[in-house]
Amino acid sequence: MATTAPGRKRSETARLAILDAARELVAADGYENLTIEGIASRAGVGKVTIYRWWPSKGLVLAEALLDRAPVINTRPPAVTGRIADDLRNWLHDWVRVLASPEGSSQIRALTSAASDDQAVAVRLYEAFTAPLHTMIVQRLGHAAQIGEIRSDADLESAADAVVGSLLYRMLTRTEEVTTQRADGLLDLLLHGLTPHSRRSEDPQETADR
Amino acid sequence: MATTAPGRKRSETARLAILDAARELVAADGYENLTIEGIASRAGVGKVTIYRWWPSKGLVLAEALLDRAPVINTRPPAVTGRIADDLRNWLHDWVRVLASPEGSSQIRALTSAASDDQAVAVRLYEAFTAPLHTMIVQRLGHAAQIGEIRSDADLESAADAVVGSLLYRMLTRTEEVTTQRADGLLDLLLHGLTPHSRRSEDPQETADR
Amino acid sequence: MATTAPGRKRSETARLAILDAARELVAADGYENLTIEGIASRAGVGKVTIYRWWPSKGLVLAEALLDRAPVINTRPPAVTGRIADDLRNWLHDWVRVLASPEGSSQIRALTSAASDDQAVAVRLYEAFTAPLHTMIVQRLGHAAQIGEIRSDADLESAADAVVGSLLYRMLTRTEEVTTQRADGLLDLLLHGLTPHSRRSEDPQETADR
Amino acid sequence: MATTAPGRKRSETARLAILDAARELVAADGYENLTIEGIASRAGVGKVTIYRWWPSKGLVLAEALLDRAPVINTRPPAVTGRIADDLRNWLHDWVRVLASPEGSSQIRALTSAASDDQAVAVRLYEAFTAPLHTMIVQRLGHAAQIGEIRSDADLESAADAVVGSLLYRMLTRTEEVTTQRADGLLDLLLHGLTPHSRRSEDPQETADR
DNA sequence: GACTAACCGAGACGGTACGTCTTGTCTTGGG
DNA sequence: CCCAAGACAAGACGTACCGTCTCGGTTAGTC
Repeated sequence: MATTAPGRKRSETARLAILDAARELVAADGYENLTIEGIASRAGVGKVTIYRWWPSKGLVLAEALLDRAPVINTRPPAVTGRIADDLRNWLHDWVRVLASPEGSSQIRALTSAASDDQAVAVRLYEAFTAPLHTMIVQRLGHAAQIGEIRSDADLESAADAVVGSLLYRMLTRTEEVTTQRADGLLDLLLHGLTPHSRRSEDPQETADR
Repeated sequence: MATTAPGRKRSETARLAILDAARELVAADGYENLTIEGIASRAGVGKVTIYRWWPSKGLVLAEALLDRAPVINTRPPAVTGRIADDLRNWLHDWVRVLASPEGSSQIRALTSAASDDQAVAVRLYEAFTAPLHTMIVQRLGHAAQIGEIRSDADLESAADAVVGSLLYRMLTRTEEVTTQRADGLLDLLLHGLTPHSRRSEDPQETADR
Repeated sequence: MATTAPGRKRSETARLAILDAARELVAADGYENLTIEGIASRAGVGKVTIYRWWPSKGLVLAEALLDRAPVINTRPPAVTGRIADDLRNWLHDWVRVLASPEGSSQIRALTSAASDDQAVAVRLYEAFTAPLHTMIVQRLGHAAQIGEIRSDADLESAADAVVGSLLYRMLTRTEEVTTQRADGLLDLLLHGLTPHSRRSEDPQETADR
Repeated sequence: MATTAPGRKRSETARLAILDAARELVAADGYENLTIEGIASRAGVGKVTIYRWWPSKGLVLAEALLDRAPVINTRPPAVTGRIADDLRNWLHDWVRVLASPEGSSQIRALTSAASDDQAVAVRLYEAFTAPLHTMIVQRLGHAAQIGEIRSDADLESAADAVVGSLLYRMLTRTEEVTTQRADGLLDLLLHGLTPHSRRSEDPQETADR
């Protein structure tokens, strides 16, 4: 039993050539000008080999960029000291990525791909947005545990604000993503997250809720 | 001088038929399946009439949706009472739009169009993102003036957070755009925006900046 | 009434370029290596322009060769003297065509095309085989009328024999299509077609029919 | 010495499965739709097994049809009595084959195959056309020996006429092959082949040659 | 009232890319 | 060394749109 599948094995060479070609072409021409024929031709591969293993152009790109792009830094924020310092450092790293040609073009390409292919959207969320979101929530959760920030705040919304303001700005690509903006946002959020014991006499935003 | 140009006038009938066709087709099939031929055919119009008046497919859609879509509500928040109430009401209206099939599909289509056409990106920013952003900044500015919130905060970043977190979430997870989420964000931001006189003993987020 | 069809007219330039390209390519590579892409490319034409006007590759070729190939000589036999001389001259012309590289390759290509496309078979019959057949029948009919050959013979069968033996031989053994062969056939047929008055005492081939 | 070759022996099962599959598929879909992949798949055989033993698709078909098709009757005409009767009976058998769906489709397929593969053309000639031709020449030769027909006629041309008129008509497949036509041809040829002693006063077809 | 300029619909044009099919070769594991 | 399975590079298939270019025909002014 458990007889191995017959036939020739999938070529790892071809697989890597395809992913490399996709990454290079999207960097050069953008997602809108990426074609299966172009990828196949640059990779020295038959089109069928792409169609055999990937259901859509977008998912080729997703695999090419999400699994293998060092520029998309997804390390979590450090836990070296105060929450403000750790998040600021981490955000500055991200701003650097988003402001760089490679980083912005890669994320923009993935977003374009996601917007016309639901499967890419799912992959992008699972491999990029969700981890990013979770890292922030976890770092804030740690701060909450040690009393650095208040423990009853909606950390999910805080992470939304961080992720959304950076990425939506980059996607609409009409204004630069800057460290100043990131610092302003962080300042604001940490004000809102400071332990509320000191602020209980302020009723206006929570009274009627 | 200033002689009026000779020749037949642009057909308003054709213009409206094109915009209607674009809106209907994008609603039915999505931006990725929108074609100039499809629009021309449905509008009963020659392709040249589209190419004559619009430089790209995306800008046809931008005109069809941005200028004529009642569902994309762009009224500013009211100034009827406390900032928390006014913003909450306004945000709830927006959540309704973003969670609706029409609203989300229209904004998603515009974002797709923007992501492969810089001109659409500019139009989308000018006609949608920027006004939205400005409304929030202005309402917060008013609150700051009357001392309802602290006056030294970065209101631009606050507006970024509101716009970005709602829209980025809608783009990636429409089903999770909820009023609870919006309330959580608002709660957090208003905490961060309360007058800081009471919080000056807390150095950590501003000390080294 | 009788409003003319709207839209751009068919391009005669494109039509001729396609037919020329088809003729050149089939001469160079044979019917089996003829492709629509190849024709389009050599003619400097879009594939759709071919698909728009011809239902199949074979019919492009049929039009290219049947309507425009001077090498396929379809003039009828002259009526200058004795039937034997006129048919012999005419057959020698045909042998020249069938033994030439152009003539044989063109007819061979058409026959290949006919064998995988019924519509080509019909065209080939109507434009080539049938006229050929008719010419022979008519020349023999004239001879029968003036008493040069017997009047009760099956001229259709005679024409079949002429056309079939030349063409079938060319299809299978081009190198053996010779004037000697044609002369042998003609000799035989004219023996069979001489007035039968002199032969009535020979019963064997007609007795039991 | 004479050591037997090492390794596994050729599978007769596979060979027969391939030939059967080829025959069935060509009967069902015609030569133009016959593919190596289709044969391999129906025969339950790897494509390589076909490529290993046959140099081309056409030769698979040639082997499948020429060596194993009972419908292609290649028995020589009997020598039971008068040449007219023997040839007429034999021709009627052939007309039956050519008018039948199996016979005509098989010969048509072989001719198609021959027209894009010179090796098939050679095989078809050797195994089909040449034997047919030879049989006719031999039967006529026997009749000439016993004085039934004239001995100085070009029997090769007579055989050409018989083979060519039947097969060319079938190949262009626009008109039926009928026994009447065959009888007409035979009648004509035997007239032309009757001993010329009775006709020596007729100079016109041989005088000037 | 004709002229002229710009509009309009229809639709053919040269192209690019699509996703599929088949070709002939190569690779794998088993007989 | 054979075999079935099946991956591979190549390249043609027929289709969909692209953006451009006629083609008649329709509105407007301006002479």
